Amino acid sequence: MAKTPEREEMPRAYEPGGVERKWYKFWMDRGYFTPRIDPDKKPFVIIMPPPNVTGGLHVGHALTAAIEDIMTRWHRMKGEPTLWLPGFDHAGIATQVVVERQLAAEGLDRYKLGREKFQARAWDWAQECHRTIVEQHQRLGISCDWTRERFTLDEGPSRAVRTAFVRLYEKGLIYRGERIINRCPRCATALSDLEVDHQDINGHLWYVRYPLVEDKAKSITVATTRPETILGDTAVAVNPEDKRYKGLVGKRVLLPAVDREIPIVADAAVDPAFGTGAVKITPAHDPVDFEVARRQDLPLINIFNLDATMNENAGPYEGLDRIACREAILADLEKWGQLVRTEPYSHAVGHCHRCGTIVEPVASRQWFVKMEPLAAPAVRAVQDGRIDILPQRFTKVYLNWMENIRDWCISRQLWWGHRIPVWYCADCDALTVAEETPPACSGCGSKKIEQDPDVLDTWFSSGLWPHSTLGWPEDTPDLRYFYPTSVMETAYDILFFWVARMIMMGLEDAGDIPFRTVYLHGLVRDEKGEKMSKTRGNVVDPLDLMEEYGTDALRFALSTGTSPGNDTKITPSKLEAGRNFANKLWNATRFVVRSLETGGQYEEIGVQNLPVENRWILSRLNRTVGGVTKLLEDFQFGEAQRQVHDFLWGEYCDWYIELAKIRLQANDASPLPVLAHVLEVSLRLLHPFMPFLTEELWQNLKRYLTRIDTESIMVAAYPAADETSYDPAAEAEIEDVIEIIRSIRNVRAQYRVESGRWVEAKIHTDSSRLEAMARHRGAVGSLARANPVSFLPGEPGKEGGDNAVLPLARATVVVPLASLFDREAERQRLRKELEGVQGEAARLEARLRDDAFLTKAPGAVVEKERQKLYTLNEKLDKLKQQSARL
RNA sequence: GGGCGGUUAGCUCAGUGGUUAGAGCGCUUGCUUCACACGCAAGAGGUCACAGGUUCAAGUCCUGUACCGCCCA
Repeated sequence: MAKTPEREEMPRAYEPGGVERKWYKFWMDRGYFTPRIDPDKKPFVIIMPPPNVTGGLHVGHALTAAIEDIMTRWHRMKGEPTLWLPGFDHAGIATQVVVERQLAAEGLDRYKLGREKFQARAWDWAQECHRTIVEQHQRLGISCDWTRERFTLDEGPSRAVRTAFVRLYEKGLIYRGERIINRCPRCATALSDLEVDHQDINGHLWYVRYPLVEDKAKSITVATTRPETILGDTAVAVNPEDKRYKGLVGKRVLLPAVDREIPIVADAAVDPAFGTGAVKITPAHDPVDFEVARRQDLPLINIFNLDATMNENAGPYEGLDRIACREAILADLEKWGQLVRTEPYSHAVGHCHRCGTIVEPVASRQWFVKMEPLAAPAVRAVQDGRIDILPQRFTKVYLNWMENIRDWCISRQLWWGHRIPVWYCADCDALTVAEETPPACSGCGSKKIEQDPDVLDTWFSSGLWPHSTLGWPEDTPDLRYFYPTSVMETAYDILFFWVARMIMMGLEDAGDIPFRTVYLHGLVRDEKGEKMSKTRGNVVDPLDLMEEYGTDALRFALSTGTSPGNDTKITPSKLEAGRNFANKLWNATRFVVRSLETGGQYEEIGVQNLPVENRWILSRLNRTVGGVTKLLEDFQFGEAQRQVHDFLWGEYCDWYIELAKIRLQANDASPLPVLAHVLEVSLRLLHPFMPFLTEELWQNLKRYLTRIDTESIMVAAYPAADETSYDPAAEAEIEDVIEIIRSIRNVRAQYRVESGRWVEAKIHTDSSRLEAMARHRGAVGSLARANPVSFLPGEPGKEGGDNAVLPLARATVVVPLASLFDREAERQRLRKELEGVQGEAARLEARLRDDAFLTKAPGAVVEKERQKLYTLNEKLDKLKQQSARL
């Protein structure tokens, strides 16, 4: 006969798949993720760092999601209106790189496609990624409010971008100017300083002689790591204090290859210790040289096309790629005798953050944000404690960056992103900067205006995210209620990209800090400790891991026992530990539920006359609740999880359930309320960390707990520590019992007592404790398999050598050896084993005396045999000791 | 060049001045004990990188050194 669903027995092992889908749908259907605005309550708010639509999520995102879900679920269970707002980032340059790679695979490029069709392709891709990411996030069980989901290119956030731009422009904090920027030749766009990764490259320092115009026999030698930029030199500079070159300042030299005359100038920026102390000045391609040129009033000569091939200013080298040009010019200099010497030289070279191509510093006309006025309030917000950065050490990193901030290049020559809201006029020089497309030039009224073709740096829109997602620039109920948000949680590697800019822009636009706390977690690395990246090919899809181990196991593995801001590795063994823990809890619950089924009715836990083990576990439970709560308040999620784990496994399962079994088997139902209560509270304690498992188990348990009328654990109250349950006396007493049981088990193992055999135990303890201890006769007997067990006052007397005497903290246990084994049988067993070992040792010794073996066998084999003999001899010693004891 | 972090069991890592420094995995031994072999029980395994200092007390605080990693320039 088929069983009804609710009476179906729990399977022997936890099967996560179906459970997870069932409960996620349940939570969604009930609308638990959407907060109710309650003006009387302070909300808890996290704005999710939006994943890029460049592909699926990796395990790093899974960690982010897990930590944010822990906080969100915890605060929700505490009864706070809780908003976790999910989103997606168009990730201009990164997405464009991905789509361009797809095009390349089809033999296309974006120019062949044109701007509109390219954008359509990018939209298609973004939507596909969006689907994947939503599915991944939902499988992760995260409780974010999907009704408030935002995409950076949505109308709202886009409008916020335009508004912010116009306001900053009107305040003079956004300007257009010619500066040295980093250009990625592959992406064909300008980059900000942050988007350039510096890597040390083992290159060379080339010493090149520039002859003096007035006397070709004389010359000055400069050292350079980039000989191809000679073509763009407009001066040679020396330090004004450098006596070696005093007489040369003001004279002119002849530039090799292009035969241009350039001056020798004196500038304090030159380091006399570098190379020869004389340096070439290439103002269009080096930030330091750019500044020198400004001071010295030198011209700029740009020698590169946009794709980093040489332009018409490179003379004979026009059309060559920058690498080929370097080879050619070095060969020519060598030929002309102007290459004085070459030395190896290690120096940092900038690479594109997104595609890895070596970037080219180049003077270029771009849009910039003037940062100092924005940084000052952002520095103050952290210094005066309105914003906390955790772990605290990152405060210094933040302040150091903020205090040395440089203007931010925000224009990108990309086709995917927020178009710069600036229109240029064909008939006059006026710029029209407006939130909406203007009908005519603001200067002359001409209709011949055209919008700037560039888009804004993606991170410009990211900086607005905490307020733009809530409706800014509109004064919405969401913005009023949820801003400033509570926590910005993200990985430390985007402290500057994200957090710093959000603080600046939030203060500027919304007039208040964007969040009270910044919590930075570490990076997830692979088994070898390497950063995961698509180019390394070591990215792991969290879906695969969830499929194999279960979502809760993945979440457990990612964060348990980790500490804030430190990197973690994800390994199969950690995932297994998570899965095993889930299964352990599953089975503990299975045991409790089964006991409840047969245990009949019971009411509330009686406060009076609770057996000591009940008082013990309640005390331990409440201490755990207290500890975990404190840790959560301190953002110590890894340690909090570890403590819940240790309590449930090491105390509740290992000891309380085992102790309870003794009474249950004697048809005493008294432990049932406590078994159920402690488990129920623990499940709520664990819920933010392992949401699916705890919901499933809690629902199973709930059927037997009549007092619970909440329909889901995720909206049940988070446990609060009841300090009146703390019971040091009960804790001490049970600790003593555990110690006694362990000592007997230990002696059993030492003497290799068969597991079925009963041993005798005499427990000596202070007479004041004797009566209490004697009540645990059943526990000691059952859990240590001891019988008879007697309790005696005081210390044991001298009873001869036939006892194992085990001194403990507050007791002494005496186990008569005679009860451990049949003495004659044991003698025979030992004798047999001794003979065997001796025989083998003798064979090995003989072998190791054999010259033929020693000289002809490989060393490793000989070594192995020696090891074997050593081990055998050790074993032999032990056996001899043992038989002597008999 | 400046800054930050790390160095703790074979491996991966916790450890927020206070008993005898912990966990997971691995290893050894014994258990198909009626919740769980994704388990139970017992065990071995540590110069807390090194050198000084502060303290009644230091893995923990201070100074320095070495090595590894990261960030900024």
